[in-house]
Amino acid sequence: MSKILITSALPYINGVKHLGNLAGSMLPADVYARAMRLMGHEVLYICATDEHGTPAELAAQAVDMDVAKYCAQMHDAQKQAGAQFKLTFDYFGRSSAPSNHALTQHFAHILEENGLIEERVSQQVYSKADGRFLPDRYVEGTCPNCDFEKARGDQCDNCGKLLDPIDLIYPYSAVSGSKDVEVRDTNHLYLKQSAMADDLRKWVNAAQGWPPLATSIALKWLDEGLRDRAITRDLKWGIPVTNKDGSPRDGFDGKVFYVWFDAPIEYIAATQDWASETGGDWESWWRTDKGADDVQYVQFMGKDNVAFHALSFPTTIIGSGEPWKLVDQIKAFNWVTWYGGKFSTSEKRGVFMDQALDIAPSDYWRWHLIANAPEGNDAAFTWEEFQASVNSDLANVLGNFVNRITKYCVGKFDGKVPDGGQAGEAEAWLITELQTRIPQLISFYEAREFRKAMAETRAIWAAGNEYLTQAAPWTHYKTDVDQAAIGVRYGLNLVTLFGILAQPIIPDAAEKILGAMNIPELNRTWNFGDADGIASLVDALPIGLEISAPEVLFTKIEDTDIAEWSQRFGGGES
RNA sequence: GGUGGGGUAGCUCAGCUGGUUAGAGCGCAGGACUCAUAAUCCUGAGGUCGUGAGUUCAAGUCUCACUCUCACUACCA
Repeated sequence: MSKILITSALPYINGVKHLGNLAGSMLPADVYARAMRLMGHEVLYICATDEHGTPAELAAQAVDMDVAKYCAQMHDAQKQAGAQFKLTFDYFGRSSAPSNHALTQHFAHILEENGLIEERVSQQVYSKADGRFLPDRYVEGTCPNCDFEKARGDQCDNCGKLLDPIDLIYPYSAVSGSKDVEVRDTNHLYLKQSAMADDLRKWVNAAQGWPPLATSIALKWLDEGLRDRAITRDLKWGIPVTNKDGSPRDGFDGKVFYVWFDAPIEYIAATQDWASETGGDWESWWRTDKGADDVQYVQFMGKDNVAFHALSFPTTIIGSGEPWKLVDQIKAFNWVTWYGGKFSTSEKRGVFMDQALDIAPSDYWRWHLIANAPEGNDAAFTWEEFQASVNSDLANVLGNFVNRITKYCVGKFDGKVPDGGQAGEAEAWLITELQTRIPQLISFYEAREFRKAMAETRAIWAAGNEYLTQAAPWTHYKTDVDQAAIGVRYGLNLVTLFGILAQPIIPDAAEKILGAMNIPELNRTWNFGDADGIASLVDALPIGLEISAPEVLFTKIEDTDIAEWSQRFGGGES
């Protein structure tokens, strides 16, 4: 047994997340956390909302709300959406929490003492009408390259050229439309990532168990030459910049820390909050001098977050010179794409977590999204694929298997696990199948290879159907009830095994299956043991145990549903 | 523009350090079975692995060029 710390990239506060966010960090992290718990590891799964920054302020402003209230409301909405998707966070915190304020200040002070933070002056566009500095992409104007009139300050959407907002012709504020904008000097704190580049490169090169995506992005940034990064912004909403005694820092009035500085620190702060709520020991997860040296720390995130987790946050951690736990494995995902493009909150493209649950249960989404996780590539979401996953994998292969054998047992064997029968070829085949597939399944989970783990899970379910075809208890029943009994008994044991294996992925269905089979909690873990242990799984249920046939586990998705959803969500348009 | 991915059966994707007839699921065709959610099981058809050249006894796998596509490009997060 080992200690496994799991964090999922913090979902940003400005709205309920879409399925791409779910599929690319929170869901796989949850599946992994659940599987590791079942294997007997001590798991702590931490997540939180990322609440600071310009988009939060503007989103609150758009609905005429105080930003703190807006964030509190959205935090609750996201927490609820997570709970409805059965995400088993041990703690779901907030980056605006007092603990994170304190810890962020701590890191800033110690990094400055260590010479890794310095003040520099840069130029930024200020909008008088809005009374605020504008991040580059909130300045629009005419592109100096192609004359496109709505070019963003960071990049022109028309010609694709990278821009500096200062170069825009006729610049205006994208927030208010005001043309009363000017360039002003502004001082900021910079994190000297460049000073850490050699250490980071050594660390990245030595990293084990990262997908190529994570390593290649990290090395790309290092190869291009790691630049120092501003870690403060001209904003009101955020963690203010203070001196060590808590007094305001000179010249940093109206400035706060950049979200990407404080958000990863929230992983630690949320653990502190978890500890104070539960009586847990946060230091044993984060301080290598207090027991965290044997923690395995895995971070889940989309590819856009890799640079921050593989370079910036480690700069904070290593640069502090304090014994903080550094991430061991970064599991990075590509995007789920939506009919050729990205899911987009602003353009309302795609399906959002709350809407998804209006049209299908969480199990359906969990299975489809994890079985088609964007691991190696961007993964295309289509309604047809979703329908096929649910109908074929869940309803036909798993659901129907559970249904056919439990109903048969109820009908012919009084709903009790029957005794009798001789194990033969079919049983031997089944055992061999499980002896090769279950260890493979475990190793896919341990390696966080989710698509492969799901394919293996499906193959195990299919093996159940194949076994029943070979054993054909309904044929034997006519001449030899005992021989029918063994097929039914093994089938029921398989139902139980399938339920146990399904727990991390489709927890609701797993619960229904294991409940119908009357399996106590204690017997639902993943302690399969060696080959003999696996062989014993097929005949583990006590003879005479009463079982019931669960209600239909998965309702099929009809073509008419697909047509309706495509219409409603705009998918399937060409 | 620069950098990094990717382009493999109708669809969604596997193919590790180059090595016999390129794989899976879905879909499709045929057959079997009848316990079951018209479910399941078996068999089969389908690919000159983006294009062109090169290295090699041997290339989906390595090199170069080209092409298409996605992402990143540091003040969106």
